[in-house]
Amino acid sequence: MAEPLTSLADDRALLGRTSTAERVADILRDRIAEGYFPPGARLSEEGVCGALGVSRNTLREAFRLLTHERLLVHRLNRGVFVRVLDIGDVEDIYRTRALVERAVVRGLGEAPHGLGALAAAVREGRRAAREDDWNGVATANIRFHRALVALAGSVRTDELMRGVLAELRLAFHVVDDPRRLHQPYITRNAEVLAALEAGDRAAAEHLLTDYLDSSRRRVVEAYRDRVAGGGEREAAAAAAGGA
Amino acid sequence: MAEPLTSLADDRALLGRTSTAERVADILRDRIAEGYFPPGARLSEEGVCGALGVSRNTLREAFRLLTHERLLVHRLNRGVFVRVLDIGDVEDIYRTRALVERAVVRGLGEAPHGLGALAAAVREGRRAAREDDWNGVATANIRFHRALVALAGSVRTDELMRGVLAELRLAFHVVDDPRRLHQPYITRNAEVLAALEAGDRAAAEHLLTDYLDSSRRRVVEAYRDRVAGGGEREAAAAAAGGA
DNA sequence: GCATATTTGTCCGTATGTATA
DNA sequence: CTATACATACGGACAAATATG
Repeated sequence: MAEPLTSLADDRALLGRTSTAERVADILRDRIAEGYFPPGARLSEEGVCGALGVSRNTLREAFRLLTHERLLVHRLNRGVFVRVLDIGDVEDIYRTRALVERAVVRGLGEAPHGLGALAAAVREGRRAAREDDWNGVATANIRFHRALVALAGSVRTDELMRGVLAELRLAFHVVDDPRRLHQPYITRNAEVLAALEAGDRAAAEHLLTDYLDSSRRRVVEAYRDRVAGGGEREAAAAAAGGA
Repeated sequence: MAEPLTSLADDRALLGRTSTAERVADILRDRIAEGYFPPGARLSEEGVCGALGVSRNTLREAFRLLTHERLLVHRLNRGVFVRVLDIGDVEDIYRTRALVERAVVRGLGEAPHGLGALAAAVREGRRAAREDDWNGVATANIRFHRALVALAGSVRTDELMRGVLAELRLAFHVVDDPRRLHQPYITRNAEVLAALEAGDRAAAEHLLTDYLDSSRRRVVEAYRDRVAGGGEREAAAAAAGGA
């Protein structure tokens, strides 16, 4: 559990660029994104702090960072837990995505620059799908939409969507059957890209609208099944967290 | 300097609701918004921590919160400073505002609910203007646009704009002649509101587009004058921060 | 319902590295 | 180049709250 990092202190001594807390936050953020720490899991201060070899004060700063990114929740005197989104969160995320992503497409010029990053994300998604790596497909899909938003050229909008899409990943981990969740959207991304390359912004916006609506419905539906049928540990933690 | 708060420890013991760091962050956020800590000012750990009667670790957590809100900048091994926006930041803020606010108006229904909050902000702006309280006018203008974004009904979008508009306030403090900066937009807000009340979203979006373009130009122009002519302490800090 | 053990919240003191005078 | 000041990170301490038996 602790072996993946050689020595945090060494890295700090060598590079010295970023603070230790930020490095710890990076590690935990990756762990959460890949599902190693699933939604609802509790991150014990002593446990993580011993595994990573940092002091409690440093770890708490890392927790603060991730809490502000909405990836962790902090319950007073209870500790920190990986966030469990409810359906309201999921719908708010898709509301924000529709608002921003459609506005970005609408505001593009005739021949926008930077479409290469979108094409690369599509290729990456296809490659991951061939290897049955549905987590990788999810990553590629998210990268596609981040690249799309980046076309607007606003660092603040980029950061908003980075956070929102990282949150959405939490919802993905709650849902079973990741293939059914992610596979259809590889082709849809390619269609949006093709419309943009053809300079047809109206078509791209229409495709994107349908895309987001379909994706939202699928996630919400899977969420409902999970809560109704499963009653797993995560669902229980979600209920406890909501109270 | 320290007297406005009776006792932070008492509040904590009595309420116990929010953490001490959040309360400290609230205080500092207000100080920055009102211009008590102007852009470029350095917040010494020892100074603030002594004035507020909290420990270094607690204060550092508050600094973390405000740094993530982009109100403070953290220079490694140098300390924290009130952020000094450059012209690129101002333009990015207005780019984000145009993207989001126009998308919100476009996405509204025929007879949107919650226009009362916008009307209240307009009234508040007029009242402040009568009292020559241009800081109050700025607050009212910001409140108007936050209420406008709130019509979209997305907490994530709300939070984005809350942060972006708080940042914009930093730019306002750099600019002299606040009256010239804020007064014209009281009427413009009223015009946008009237268009929305009439159900004319297209007109509202057009007014809003002109509004944001005008406001952006005015802030950027004042910024340029400030850097070229003034050479004040803030400008020097800005130059040092940019390097 | 009660007592115990675990965990968190907060704060202190110190050693180390960095930037500035 | 040296010296000072400051931020970073660590480890430990105690009180308070929670969970467990």
